[in-house]
Amino acid sequence: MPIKKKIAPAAAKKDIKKPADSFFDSVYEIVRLVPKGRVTSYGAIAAYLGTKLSARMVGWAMNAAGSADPPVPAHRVVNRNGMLTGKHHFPEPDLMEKLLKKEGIKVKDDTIVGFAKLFWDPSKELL
DNA sequence: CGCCTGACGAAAC
DNA sequence: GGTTTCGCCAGGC
Repeated sequence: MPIKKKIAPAAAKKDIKKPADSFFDSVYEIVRLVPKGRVTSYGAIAAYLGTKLSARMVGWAMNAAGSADPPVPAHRVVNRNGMLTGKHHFPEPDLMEKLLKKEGIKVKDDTIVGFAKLFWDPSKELL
């Protein structure tokens, strides 16, 4: 490995839209594949992508999800505890549980009720 | 080019 | 058993 890869070319881009070719896009796809009324965890997505060692990166990707097109249902992604940790990042803190409740998911105290039941594992269900 | 941050997770104390 | 800290990787400034 010749030292670092230096600055990225960033020239041969693809089309316009979707400037992120990184695993960010992969994360978006996974989240979009989550069935309605189901939820998944950052760790599950991370494990599917191979970055299980850093579930943080998944949450990071979601940060850009707000700019992703089509919009990613980030409200279906919660932490391993089933807690809506990312609700504070939504345009409206109540929007997240609001959407979840609308899909039939019960949210109590910022935590998904029956999370274990509603848990959707990409590497398992998406097999 | 380098340091800091960050929507988690698991180990340590 | 609860709380705290470290570790992970990648992006932003």
